[in-house]
Amino acid sequence: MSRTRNRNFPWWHQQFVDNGYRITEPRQAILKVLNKTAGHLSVEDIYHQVHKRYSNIGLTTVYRTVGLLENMGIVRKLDFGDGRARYELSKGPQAIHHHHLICKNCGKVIDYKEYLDNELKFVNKVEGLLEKKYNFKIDSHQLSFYGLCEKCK
Amino acid sequence: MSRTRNRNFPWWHQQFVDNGYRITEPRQAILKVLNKTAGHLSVEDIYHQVHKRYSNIGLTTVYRTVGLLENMGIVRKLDFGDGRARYELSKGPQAIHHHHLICKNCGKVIDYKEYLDNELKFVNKVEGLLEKKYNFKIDSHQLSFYGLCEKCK
DNA sequence: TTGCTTATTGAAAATGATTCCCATTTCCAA
DNA sequence: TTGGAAATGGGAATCATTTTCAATAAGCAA
Repeated sequence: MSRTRNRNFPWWHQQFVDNGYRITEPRQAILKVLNKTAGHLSVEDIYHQVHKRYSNIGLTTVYRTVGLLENMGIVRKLDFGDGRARYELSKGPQAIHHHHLICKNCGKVIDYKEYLDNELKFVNKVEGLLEKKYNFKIDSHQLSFYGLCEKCK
Repeated sequence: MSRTRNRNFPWWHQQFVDNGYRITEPRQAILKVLNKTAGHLSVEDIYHQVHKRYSNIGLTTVYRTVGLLENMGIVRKLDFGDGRARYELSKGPQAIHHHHLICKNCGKVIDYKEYLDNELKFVNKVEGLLEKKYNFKIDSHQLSFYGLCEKCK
Protein backbone atom coordinates (compact mmCIF):
# COMPACT_ATOMS: atom_id res chain seq x y z
CA MET A 1 0.00 0.00 0.00
CA SER A 2 2.99 2.26 0.46
CA ARG A 3 3.24 4.85 -2.23
CA THR A 4 6.11 6.79 -0.71
CA ARG A 5 8.48 5.98 -3.49
CA ASN A 6 6.08 7.45 -6.00
CA ARG A 7 7.13 11.02 -6.77
CA ASN A 8 3.56 12.04 -7.55
CA PHE A 9 3.14 13.73 -4.25
CA PRO A 10 -0.34 14.95 -3.41
CA TRP A 11 -0.93 18.67 -3.35
CA TRP A 12 -0.67 18.96 0.42
CA HIS A 13 2.64 17.10 0.64
CA GLN A 14 4.86 20.14 0.56
CA GLN A 15 2.92 21.88 3.29
CA PHE A 16 3.57 18.95 5.57
CA VAL A 17 7.25 18.94 4.81
CA ASP A 18 7.52 22.68 5.28
CA ASN A 19 5.96 22.39 8.69
CA GLY A 20 8.13 19.47 9.70
CA TYR A 21 5.21 17.09 9.90
CA ARG A 22 5.56 13.47 8.95
CA ILE A 23 3.55 11.88 6.19
CA THR A 24 1.87 8.95 7.84
CA GLU A 25 -0.68 6.46 6.68
CA PRO A 26 -3.45 7.77 8.93
CA ARG A 27 -2.86 11.31 7.70
CA GLN A 28 -2.91 10.22 4.09
CA ALA A 29 -6.08 8.25 4.62
CA ILE A 30 -7.81 11.15 6.30
CA LEU A 31 -6.82 13.57 3.57
CA LYS A 32 -8.02 11.13 0.96
CA VAL A 33 -11.43 11.08 2.57
CA LEU A 34 -11.54 14.85 2.80
CA ASN A 35 -10.56 15.09 -0.83
CA LYS A 36 -13.16 12.77 -2.17
CA THR A 37 -16.05 13.69 0.08
CA ALA A 38 -17.81 16.97 -0.41
CA GLY A 39 -19.71 18.78 2.27
CA HIS A 40 -19.40 19.19 6.00
CA LEU A 41 -17.84 16.21 7.68
CA SER A 42 -17.93 15.66 11.39
CA VAL A 43 -14.94 13.98 12.98
CA GLU A 44 -16.99 10.86 13.32
CA ASP A 45 -17.98 10.96 9.65
CA ILE A 46 -14.33 11.05 8.72
CA TYR A 47 -13.54 8.34 11.21
CA HIS A 48 -16.18 6.03 9.73
CA GLN A 49 -14.99 6.61 6.18
CA VAL A 50 -11.38 6.04 7.08
CA HIS A 51 -12.30 3.00 9.09
CA LYS A 52 -13.65 1.18 6.04
CA ARG A 53 -10.15 0.78 4.67
CA TYR A 54 -7.99 1.17 7.74
CA SER A 55 -9.81 -0.29 10.67
CA ASN A 56 -6.83 0.28 12.89
CA ILE A 57 -6.89 4.06 12.74
CA GLY A 58 -8.24 5.51 15.94
CA LEU A 59 -10.71 8.28 16.57
CA THR A 60 -8.12 10.21 18.54
CA THR A 61 -5.91 10.36 15.50
CA VAL A 62 -8.71 11.80 13.42
CA TYR A 63 -9.21 14.52 16.00
CA ARG A 64 -5.52 15.28 16.07
CA THR A 65 -5.10 15.26 12.33
CA VAL A 66 -8.06 17.44 11.67
CA GLY A 67 -6.75 19.93 14.20
CA LEU A 68 -3.39 19.88 12.51
CA LEU A 69 -4.96 20.46 9.14
CA GLU A 70 -6.93 23.34 10.51
CA ASN A 71 -3.79 24.99 11.85
CA MET A 72 -2.14 24.56 8.48
CA GLY A 73 -5.13 26.12 6.81
CA ILE A 74 -5.87 23.01 4.80
CA VAL A 75 -9.30 22.54 6.27
CA ARG A 76 -11.82 24.94 7.71
CA LYS A 77 -13.73 24.24 10.88
CA LEU A 78 -17.46 24.87 10.80
CA ASP A 79 -19.85 25.17 13.66
CA PHE A 80 -23.55 24.64 13.21
CA GLY A 81 -24.40 24.83 16.85
CA ASP A 82 -25.34 21.18 17.16
CA GLY A 83 -22.51 20.40 19.49
CA ARG A 84 -20.12 18.85 17.04
CA ALA A 85 -17.57 20.45 14.77
CA ARG A 86 -17.55 19.97 11.01
CA TYR A 87 -14.67 20.22 8.61
CA GLU A 88 -14.23 20.83 4.94
CA LEU A 89 -11.27 21.50 2.69
CA SER A 90 -10.60 25.19 2.54
CA LYS A 91 -9.53 24.96 -1.07
CA GLY A 92 -11.66 23.35 -3.69
CA PRO A 93 -14.89 23.79 -5.58
CA GLN A 94 -17.12 24.31 -2.60
CA ALA A 95 -14.70 26.48 -0.70
CA ILE A 96 -16.79 29.59 -1.06
CA HIS A 97 -19.85 28.38 0.79
CA HIS A 98 -19.30 29.18 4.39
CA HIS A 99 -22.74 30.69 4.37
CA HIS A 100 -25.47 28.60 5.84
CA LEU A 101 -29.12 28.40 6.58
CA ILE A 102 -29.73 26.29 9.68
CA CYS A 103 -32.97 24.85 11.03
CA LYS A 104 -33.09 25.29 14.78
CA ASN A 105 -35.47 22.39 15.13
CA CYS A 106 -34.20 19.53 13.01
CA GLY A 107 -30.67 20.80 12.45
CA LYS A 108 -30.89 20.73 8.69
CA VAL A 109 -28.19 22.80 7.04
CA ILE A 110 -28.44 24.42 3.64
CA ASP A 111 -25.42 25.85 1.88
CA TYR A 112 -26.92 28.58 -0.17
CA LYS A 113 -25.18 29.73 -3.27
CA GLU A 114 -27.26 32.74 -4.15
CA TYR A 115 -26.11 36.29 -3.65
CA LEU A 116 -22.59 35.14 -2.93
CA ASP A 117 -21.09 37.74 -5.21
CA ASN A 118 -22.67 40.54 -3.31
CA GLU A 119 -22.01 38.90 -0.01
CA LEU A 120 -18.37 38.29 -0.66
CA LYS A 121 -17.87 41.80 -1.87
CA PHE A 122 -19.55 43.10 1.22
CA VAL A 123 -17.87 40.74 3.66
CA ASN A 124 -14.44 41.39 2.25
CA LYS A 125 -14.91 45.10 2.61
CA VAL A 126 -15.93 44.78 6.25
CA GLU A 127 -13.12 42.34 6.85
CA GLY A 128 -10.53 44.79 5.61
CA LEU A 129 -11.93 47.59 7.70
CA LEU A 130 -12.07 45.47 10.83
CA GLU A 131 -8.52 44.24 10.38
CA LYS A 132 -7.28 47.79 10.31
CA LYS A 133 -9.44 49.09 13.08
CA TYR A 134 -8.87 46.27 15.57
CA ASN A 135 -5.48 45.16 14.37
CA PHE A 136 -6.65 41.60 13.81
CA LYS A 137 -5.40 39.15 11.24
CA ILE A 138 -8.67 37.76 9.92
CA ASP A 139 -8.53 34.51 8.02
CA SER A 140 -12.09 33.34 7.83
CA HIS A 141 -15.66 34.15 8.54
CA GLN A 142 -18.99 32.48 8.88
CA LEU A 143 -22.44 33.85 8.21
CA SER A 144 -25.33 31.76 9.47
CA PHE A 145 -29.04 32.33 9.38
CA TYR A 146 -31.13 30.48 11.92
CA GLY A 147 -34.77 29.63 11.74
CA LEU A 148 -37.26 26.91 10.97
CA CYS A 149 -37.20 24.96 7.75
CA GLU A 150 -40.15 24.17 5.55
CA LYS A 151 -41.02 21.01 7.45
CA CYS A 152 -40.50 22.31 10.96
CA LYS A 153 -42.28 25.61 10.89
CA MET B 1 -38.99 38.48 49.07
CA SER B 2 -42.17 37.77 47.20
CA ARG B 3 -43.20 40.59 44.97
CA THR B 4 -46.12 38.80 43.38
CA ARG B 5 -48.68 41.06 44.87
CA ASN B 6 -47.00 44.02 43.25
CA ARG B 7 -48.76 44.79 39.99
CA ASN B 8 -45.63 46.26 38.45
CA PHE B 9 -44.99 43.21 36.38
CA PRO B 10 -41.68 43.07 34.58
CA TRP B 11 -41.72 43.39 30.82
CA TRP B 12 -41.41 39.67 30.19
CA HIS B 13 -44.28 38.74 32.49
CA GLN B 14 -46.97 38.69 29.85
CA GLN B 15 -44.94 36.48 27.55
CA PHE B 16 -44.70 33.89 30.29
CA VAL B 17 -48.42 33.99 30.92
CA ASP B 18 -49.22 33.80 27.22
CA ASN B 19 -47.11 30.68 26.90
CA GLY B 20 -48.58 29.10 30.00
CA TYR B 21 -45.30 29.22 31.88
CA ARG B 22 -45.17 29.83 35.58
CA ILE B 23 -43.42 32.74 37.18
CA THR B 24 -41.04 31.17 39.63
CA GLU B 25 -38.32 32.56 41.82
CA PRO B 26 -35.49 30.92 39.86
CA ARG B 27 -36.84 32.31 36.62
CA GLN B 28 -37.18 35.77 38.05
CA ALA B 29 -33.68 35.64 39.45
CA ILE B 30 -32.22 34.52 36.15
CA LEU B 31 -34.02 37.21 34.22
CA LYS B 32 -32.88 39.81 36.70
CA VAL B 33 -29.30 38.81 36.06
CA LEU B 34 -29.78 38.89 32.32
CA ASN B 35 -31.37 42.32 32.61
CA LYS B 36 -28.64 43.91 34.62
CA THR B 37 -25.62 42.26 33.05
CA ALA B 38 -24.57 43.30 29.59
CA GLY B 39 -22.63 41.12 27.23
CA HIS B 40 -22.39 37.45 26.52
CA LEU B 41 -23.11 35.29 29.52
CA SER B 42 -22.32 31.63 29.67
CA VAL B 43 -24.68 29.43 31.61
CA GLU B 44 -22.11 29.23 34.33
CA ASP B 45 -21.76 33.00 34.47
CA ILE B 46 -25.47 33.26 35.03
CA TYR B 47 -25.39 30.49 37.56
CA HIS B 48 -22.66 32.23 39.57
CA GLN B 49 -24.48 35.54 39.54
CA VAL B 50 -27.76 33.99 40.54
CA HIS B 51 -26.05 31.95 43.20
CA LYS B 52 -24.90 35.03 45.09
CA ARG B 53 -28.46 35.72 46.14
CA TYR B 54 -30.13 32.38 45.79
CA SER B 55 -27.67 29.68 46.66
CA ASN B 56 -30.32 27.04 46.30
CA ILE B 57 -30.91 27.50 42.59
CA GLY B 58 -29.35 24.68 40.64
CA LEU B 59 -27.28 24.70 37.49
CA THR B 60 -29.81 22.47 35.76
CA THR B 61 -32.47 25.07 36.28
CA VAL B 62 -30.32 27.72 34.67
CA TYR B 63 -29.88 25.51 31.65
CA ARG B 64 -33.58 24.84 31.45
CA THR B 65 -34.59 28.43 31.93
CA VAL B 66 -32.17 29.79 29.42
CA GLY B 67 -33.45 27.25 26.89
CA LEU B 68 -36.99 28.31 27.63
CA LEU B 69 -36.12 31.94 27.17
CA GLU B 70 -34.47 31.17 23.90
CA ASN B 71 -37.56 29.42 22.62
CA MET B 72 -39.65 32.40 23.63
CA GLY B 73 -37.28 34.69 21.81
CA ILE B 74 -36.37 36.56 24.96
CA VAL B 75 -32.72 35.67 24.76
CA ARG B 76 -30.45 34.88 21.86
CA LYS B 77 -27.97 32.06 21.94
CA LEU B 78 -24.48 32.84 20.75
CA ASP B 79 -21.73 30.47 19.79
CA PHE B 80 -18.12 31.53 19.76
CA GLY B 81 -16.74 28.11 19.05
CA ASP B 82 -15.17 27.70 22.46
CA GLY B 83 -17.41 24.85 23.45
CA ARG B 84 -19.84 26.74 25.62
CA ALA B 85 -22.96 28.62 24.67
CA ARG B 86 -23.48 32.28 25.53
CA TYR B 87 -26.72 34.15 25.97
CA GLU B 88 -27.86 37.72 25.81
CA LEU B 89 -31.20 39.47 25.86
CA SER B 90 -32.50 39.77 22.35
CA LYS B 91 -34.13 43.11 23.13
CA GLY B 92 -32.23 45.96 24.63
CA PRO B 93 -29.48 48.39 23.81
CA GLN B 94 -26.91 45.88 22.69
CA ALA B 95 -29.38 43.75 20.79
CA ILE B 96 -28.01 44.62 17.40
CA HIS B 97 -24.52 43.30 17.90
CA HIS B 98 -24.60 39.72 16.86
CA HIS B 99 -21.57 40.47 14.80
CA HIS B 100 -18.30 39.40 16.26
CA LEU B 101 -14.60 39.31 15.78
CA ILE B 102 -13.11 36.24 17.44
CA CYS B 103 -9.49 35.40 18.17
CA LYS B 104 -8.83 31.76 17.36
CA ASN B 105 -5.94 31.65 19.77
CA CYS B 106 -7.02 33.31 23.00
CA GLY B 107 -10.74 33.32 22.41
CA LYS B 108 -11.13 37.04 22.81
CA VAL B 109 -14.41 38.32 21.39
CA ILE B 110 -15.03 41.82 20.11
CA ASP B 111 -18.51 43.08 19.39
CA TYR B 112 -17.93 45.56 16.67
CA LYS B 113 -20.35 48.33 16.11
CA GLU B 114 -19.03 49.78 12.89
CA TYR B 115 -20.71 49.33 9.56
CA LEU B 116 -23.79 47.91 11.23
CA ASP B 117 -26.11 50.05 9.16
CA ASN B 118 -24.76 48.67 5.95
CA GLU B 119 -24.53 45.20 7.34
CA LEU B 120 -28.04 45.15 8.60
CA LYS B 121 -29.39 46.48 5.39
CA PHE B 122 -27.49 43.85 3.52
CA VAL B 123 -28.27 40.97 5.86
CA ASN B 124 -31.94 41.79 5.94
CA LYS B 125 -32.12 41.78 2.20
CA VAL B 126 -30.46 38.39 1.96
CA GLU B 127 -32.63 37.11 4.77
CA GLY B 128 -35.79 38.01 2.92
CA LEU B 129 -34.60 36.42 -0.27
CA LEU B 130 -33.54 33.22 1.47
CA GLU B 131 -36.82 32.94 3.32
CA LYS B 132 -38.70 33.00 0.07
CA LYS B 133 -36.37 30.78 -1.85
CA TYR B 134 -35.99 28.04 0.75
CA ASN B 135 -39.28 28.51 2.51
CA PHE B 136 -37.59 29.06 5.87
CA LYS B 137 -38.78 31.20 8.74
CA ILE B 138 -35.58 32.98 9.68
CA ASP B 139 -35.43 34.59 13.08
CA SER B 140 -31.80 35.34 13.65
CA HIS B 141 -28.38 35.33 12.19
CA GLN B 142 -24.78 35.49 13.25
CA LEU B 143 -21.82 36.86 11.38
CA SER B 144 -18.42 36.01 12.83
CA PHE B 145 -14.95 36.82 11.67
CA TYR B 146 -12.15 34.57 12.87
CA GLY B 147 -8.49 35.35 13.11
CA LEU B 148 -5.74 36.39 15.45
CA CYS B 149 -5.96 39.40 17.68
CA GLU B 150 -3.34 42.04 18.19
CA LYS B 151 -1.60 40.10 20.94
CA CYS B 152 -1.76 36.65 19.40
CA LYS B 153 -0.65 37.28 15.87
C1' DT C 1 20.06 -0.72 3.99
C1' DT C 2 20.32 -0.21 9.12
C1' DG C 3 19.76 2.18 13.35
C1' DC C 4 18.34 5.82 16.06
C1' DT C 5 15.77 9.69 17.54
C1' DT C 6 11.60 11.58 18.02
C1' DA C 7 7.04 12.42 16.21
C1' DT C 8 2.99 9.88 15.89
C1' DT C 9 -0.31 6.63 17.19
C1' DG C 10 -4.18 4.10 19.67
C1' DA C 11 -6.61 2.66 23.77
C1' DA C 12 -8.35 3.96 27.79
C1' DA C 13 -9.20 7.30 31.10
C1' DA C 14 -10.22 12.18 32.01
C1' DT C 15 -12.66 16.28 31.13
C1' DG C 16 -16.26 19.66 30.50
C1' DA C 17 -20.60 21.13 28.84
C1' DT C 18 -25.18 19.84 28.64
C1' DT C 19 -29.16 16.67 29.41
C1' DC C 20 -31.74 13.18 31.77
C1' DC C 21 -34.06 11.12 35.79
C1' DC C 22 -36.85 11.22 39.58
C1' DA C 23 -38.27 12.24 44.08
C1' DT C 24 -39.66 16.57 46.19
C1' DT C 25 -41.38 21.22 46.08
C1' DT C 26 -44.02 25.08 44.27
C1' DC C 27 -47.25 27.63 41.49
C1' DC C 28 -51.84 28.86 40.64
C1' DA C 29 -56.65 28.00 38.91
C1' DA C 30 -60.76 26.38 40.80
C1' DT D 1 -57.32 26.40 50.73
C1' DT D 2 -56.07 22.71 47.87
C1' DG D 3 -55.11 19.22 44.09
C1' DG D 4 -52.56 18.37 40.38
C1' DA D 5 -49.55 19.69 36.93
C1' DA D 6 -45.34 22.19 36.27
C1' DA D 7 -40.93 23.22 37.96
C1' DT D 8 -36.93 22.23 40.65
C1' DG D 9 -32.34 20.38 42.12
C1' DG D 10 -28.86 17.10 42.64
C1' DG D 11 -26.67 13.38 40.97
C1' DA D 12 -26.02 10.32 37.36
C1' DA D 13 -25.75 9.85 32.33
C1' DT D 14 -24.33 11.36 27.80
C1' DC D 15 -21.56 13.09 24.21
C1' DA D 16 -17.83 15.44 21.97
C1' DT D 17 -13.28 16.35 22.65
C1' DT D 18 -8.57 16.04 25.24
C1' DT D 19 -5.14 14.03 27.81
C1' DT D 20 -2.02 10.37 29.13
C1' DC D 21 1.26 7.06 28.22
C1' DA D 22 3.38 3.07 26.49
C1' DA D 23 4.17 1.12 21.93
C1' DT D 24 5.13 2.05 17.06
C1' DA D 25 6.92 3.91 12.88
C1' DA D 26 8.81 8.03 9.80
C1' DG D 27 12.68 9.69 8.05
C1' DC D 28 17.38 11.34 8.79
C1' DA D 29 22.27 9.97 9.24
C1' DA D 30 25.69 6.78 8.64
